[in-house]
Order: sequence, then C-alpha cells, then structure tokens
Amino acid sequence: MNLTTHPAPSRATMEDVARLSGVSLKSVSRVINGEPHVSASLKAKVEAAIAELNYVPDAAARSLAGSRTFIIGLLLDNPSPHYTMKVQKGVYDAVREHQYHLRIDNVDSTVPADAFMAQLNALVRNSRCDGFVLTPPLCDNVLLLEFLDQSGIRHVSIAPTLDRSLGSGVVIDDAEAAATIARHLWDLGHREFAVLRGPAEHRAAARRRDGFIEELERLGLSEPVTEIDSGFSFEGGISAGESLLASSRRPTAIFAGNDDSAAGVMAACSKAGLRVPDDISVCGFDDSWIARSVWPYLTTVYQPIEEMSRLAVAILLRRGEPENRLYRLDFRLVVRDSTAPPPQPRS
Amino acid sequence: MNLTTHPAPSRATMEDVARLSGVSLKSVSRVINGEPHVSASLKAKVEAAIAELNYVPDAAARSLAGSRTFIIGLLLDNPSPHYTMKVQKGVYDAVREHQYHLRIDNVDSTVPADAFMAQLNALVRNSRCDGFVLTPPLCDNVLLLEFLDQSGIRHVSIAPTLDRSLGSGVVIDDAEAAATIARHLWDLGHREFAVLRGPAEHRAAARRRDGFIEELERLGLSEPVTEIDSGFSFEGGISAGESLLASSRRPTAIFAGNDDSAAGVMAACSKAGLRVPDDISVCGFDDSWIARSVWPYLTTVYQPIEEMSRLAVAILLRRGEPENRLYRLDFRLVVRDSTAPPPQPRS
DNA sequence: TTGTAAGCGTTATCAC
DNA sequence: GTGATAACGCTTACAA
Repeated sequence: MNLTTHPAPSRATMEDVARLSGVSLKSVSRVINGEPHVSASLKAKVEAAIAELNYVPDAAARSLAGSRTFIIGLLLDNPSPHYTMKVQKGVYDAVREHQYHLRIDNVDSTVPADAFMAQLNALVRNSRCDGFVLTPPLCDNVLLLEFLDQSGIRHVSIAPTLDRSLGSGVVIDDAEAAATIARHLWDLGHREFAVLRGPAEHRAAARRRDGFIEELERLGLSEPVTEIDSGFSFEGGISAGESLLASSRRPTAIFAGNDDSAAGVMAACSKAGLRVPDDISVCGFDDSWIARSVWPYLTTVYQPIEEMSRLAVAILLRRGEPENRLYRLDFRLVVRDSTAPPPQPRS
Repeated sequence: MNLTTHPAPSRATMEDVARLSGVSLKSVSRVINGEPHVSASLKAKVEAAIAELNYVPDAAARSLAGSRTFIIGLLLDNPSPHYTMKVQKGVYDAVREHQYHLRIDNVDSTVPADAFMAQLNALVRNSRCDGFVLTPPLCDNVLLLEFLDQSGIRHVSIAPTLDRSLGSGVVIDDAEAAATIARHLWDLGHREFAVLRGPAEHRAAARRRDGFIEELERLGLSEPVTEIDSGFSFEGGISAGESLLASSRRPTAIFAGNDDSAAGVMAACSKAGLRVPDDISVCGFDDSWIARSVWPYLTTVYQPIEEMSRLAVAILLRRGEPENRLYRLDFRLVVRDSTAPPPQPRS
C-alpha cells in the first residue's frame, strides 16, 4: 500500500485529551462515559479537546480495562437468506446507533449435543461480546439458552416461541396473523381451504396453522380444512400443491404458512395449468423478498423483522431491563395479487 | 441471569500458564504465536499447561498490545440477499478457521462523496480490523479503494471488474461463462436470441453481454441479438420479458444476465401464456437460490461464491502476498429445466 | 534458545 | 467534583 502521500496520523489518546484540556485522565474518562458528578465547565473543556484532536476511544483498550466489549453478536443457524438479511440489517443499524459493532456467528444446531456445546464454548471463550441476538431456530434451543444463562451472557431472542423463563424476546402474534389471513379469504367468499404445515420444530408454524383453522371455525366453517406438510421449502410447497390439486376435494384457497412454500404452491398451480388467483387463491406468510419475486405477487403477512431486530438490540443494551419479558409488535396483512374470490362464488 | 449454580470460572491468563509450565511469559507467547526458536521440550511443556488450564488468549489484550485485532470486516452495500448470504458464509467459515472473528459493516455508496467518506471514517476510526473483504458494488468503488489504501488497511475484493492496481481480488471469467451459455443454447438449436442487460454500474453485467454475443457471432449467427435493459431485478425482468414477447421477432431463447431478472422473464412468459421451456428457453446467471425457487428450475451458471469468499480471506490473512493480484476460479454451466430445443427446430 | 522489563490505552479504586 | 495510581493480559524491544 502506498503510504507516502498520506502518512497515517497516529491517533490521539485519552492522555492527549487530558493534557490539552488540562484535566486528569479520569476526568476525560468520566466525560466520555457520561458518568455523573462532572461539572459543566470541565465537561465543556474536555469535549472541546476531544473535538480538536478528533479523538476516538480505542476499543481494545476499553474492553481490556473495562467490562464492556462494544460488540454485539448475532447468532445464526441455517438461515433463510431473506429472513436473515432483514434481521441482520435491523440489528446492524441499531448496533451502530449505539456505537457498537456487529459480530456474526454461525452455529449448527443439527449436530449432537456435545458437538453443539463444543461450538458454543469455542465461540464464547475466544472473544467475549456484550450480548447475543438469537434468531430462529436458535431462540428455541434450550441447550443454548441454558448455556448462555449459565455463562452470564445476555441475550435477546427474535421470534421465540418457548413459554420461557429464559431471557427476553421480540415476537408477533402468529396465531392472530394467521386468523387475519383466514378472515381475508373468508370475506372473499372462500369456503374450501387447505393449509400447509411447517416443520415440526418450527413452533411458530404450528401457531399459524392453529390460528388459521380456529378462526375459520369461529367464522362458521363446517367443512374440515385439508392439512398437508410442506417443510416450509419451495420444493415442499410444490409437492404439497400437487397433492392438493390432484385431490377430489380441491380447495379454492391455500394458506401456506410461509412465503417459500407459497411460491412452491404457485409453481404447482402453474404446472397444473391453473391460474392464480382466478382458479385458486394462495397466501403466504413473512412478506419476504420472494413474495414479490413470483407472479402474481403474493398476498401475505408482513412481519416487522427489521423493527423486531432493532428492538432486540435496544433491549440488550438497556441494562436493568426485566430479564424475561416478551415484547409483541404488530404485523400487517399485505393483500397483493394472489388472492381473489373463488371461481364459483357461493351465494 | 442465574449465576449461583455455575459461577463463571475466571479465565486462566498467560501468567497462569507460565507459572504452571515453569517458563517465562515470553516463552508462552512464543508458543502461542508459533514463533521460531522454541525448543521442542519447552513447547511441549507450555502446550500441556495450556491444555490443562483450558487457556485461551484474550482478544482485547492481544490487540491492545500487538498490531493484530483478529477481526476481519465484511463490507456490504445494498446486497442481493442470496448473493450476500453465500459470501457471508464463505467468509465466516474461512475466518473462523484462522481463529479470527467476522465483523459486518454496511455502507451506503449511493450518497454524495463527502457523506460516503464520512461513513468510511466512522467505521475505520471507531475500531480497527485486520482487513476488509469487499463485495460488489463496493469492490469497484474507487473512492473506497483509495481510502483503504491510504489508510494502510488491507483488503481483498470479491468479483471486482476494475482493471486495477488497487488491491487483490477473486473473480470468475464472466465473458467465458456467458459464452458457455451461448454455446448451450446454440447446440440446442436456437438461432433467435435476446439478452437482458444489467445496470450500467454493474461492469460484470456488460462482460456477460459481450461474451454472450461475441460467442454467438463466432458460432456463425447472422441475425442480430435483441438487447434490452432489465436492471437485474425481478420487476425489470418482467417488463423486459413482456416487451420481448410482444415484439414481432420473438426470440426462442433469452439470456438474462442474472437469476433474478431471469425469474422475471419466466413470470412474463407465464402471464403471456407461454410455457418454458417448450415455447421459449430462459437462462439465468449466478445459480442463486431463486434459480430453484421458480418453476421450471432455471438453467444458469454456477459461480463458486463461497469458495471465492474463502479464498479472499485466505489472501487477506496470508501476509507477504502480492498486493494486486487477480485470482480466477472456475464457473460451471448448470443445465436445469428452463432450456430446451426451440419449438420449430431449423434443419 | 530463553527471559526481563516496559509499555499498549483504557477503566477502577480510593483518596482528596 | 476531581485526580493519582494501579490494574487489565498481552506483545515487543532488548538482554542474556
């Protein structure tokens, strides 16, 4: 690298600031950390010196001497790219707002328990951070949660489903969101429904299925709702869709629990020569990127993932917060082009 | 957090290791850092003590005292989720392999130059790292590259397209990959082509277009190839597709420069009542996740993004490497279901 | 080949 | 309110 033109100016230290402002090291430290018992005049002097010297505290020295690292970790596992990127963006923005840095850590929770614990130990021992944001499915991993608690490491979960006494979390009401989908389809005139179930471990998936079916029953549906597994993947959505379309009692509306499997269902319709939404309506869940990468655009439920992520960071950084609280944010039904009245509306 | 059951054991320090093994601090340091001039017996003693104490060096102390931070930064901007997640996974794996940590940083390169520089300064001043991995479009941002060079910060680019004297990079041969697509379609019997162009800033896009058309000419195509802009987005792909399908000289094969716009083209076909690949063939580029989230699955070019990312980290960490080298990896044509012979094969 | 001593730039303790 | 002074855990001259 060519350093001759702009020699890197050696960064100013706290001592430089102290000298320039004529106060002690400790006073500078007090100002920087916003500690109480600092006179306004001293504060002003120090801040002037900081500005003049363009001083920025050194992160390494800070974490060596103190208890904070100014690093937040985001723990990821086997992520859906869309979901993960949204989470990551929200977490990143919030973290930077607080002058923190974002560290990424992947773990694989599908390995045996002892290998899993070894991964965790390696992560935690090597370099500390001030807290972890946990994403699904890790936020429901009891092994992980207990490990973090026992290690005294703060953490906040995004979309946990455990009835938990293990840390705080940020959620939406999955059941009510699914009920909103049910009402939307009902109001369009649909009376023949199918629902795609998610993977067994995905507890939020079960809540969506329950909320959907219970709301339909409440509305007065007498026919049973057809249920079928999709694994929440595009491929699973295709095969589930093919089964449904081939069945004798073909539904007029399909609720697919997540956007990926909904896109699969739409592909199956296309293969079968059916037009969405004219012949059949399809709903997703998440409002992920794929919802606008299919044709027609998918009717789905928007989860405020970025906002949930920002809130998770805020909770993490707000010390003195109750440790086991669940924060619930609002979802929103997004009606696009994949839903319409059924082909032969009932009276 | 409940700490009563498992009180966090205070971590062993280098001094503990030195005491237990009966050597000096410096010797322990030598062993840890793999420095030369260490006798085998001393090394063995120290390593035994390290194992017994379960010692792990403290990252903060190391970076305060030394010149390394054991952090690699991944600089992201406006990312395609699929592409970014693949890069991130590759970079993460490589980084952890070297006992480093991965820090994420987003920057927005669409803002005015002075605001952009302010972002960079904030990132770099606040906490150092041992190097950055740059992703498109940042890897072609001269402002950024010059800033990093002048700050003496190492960096390696993934898929840069600049004719550069600004750092190393890892690439594939975009032109040759596009030529491979051209040959695939030609061999199927196609003679009426269209190509979707990417955004102007996306210099790799231009290379793909050039490689595609030049190869067709080399093969003996006399008809001109229809060209149209797509912006490389799904929506752009839809409108480009609609124009192409409505034109009097409808192509039998469309090369869409990236998978997203290819998916858009397929959606346009579906809207128009055309079947892929029976009526028309479509090709993408990237082999991103969306290539298997459309029906039929997309014929495309696989880029070894994870491997490119891993290599980028390796280059970054391998000091003494030539500073301005381009490393070229192999791509691979992935033939799936979106390409077939044209409906009326020519003799 | 091995060891000694002096920092690195903060925060924390405890006087004043 | 403010300020000495001692950690924090490691690396890096410089000796031996």
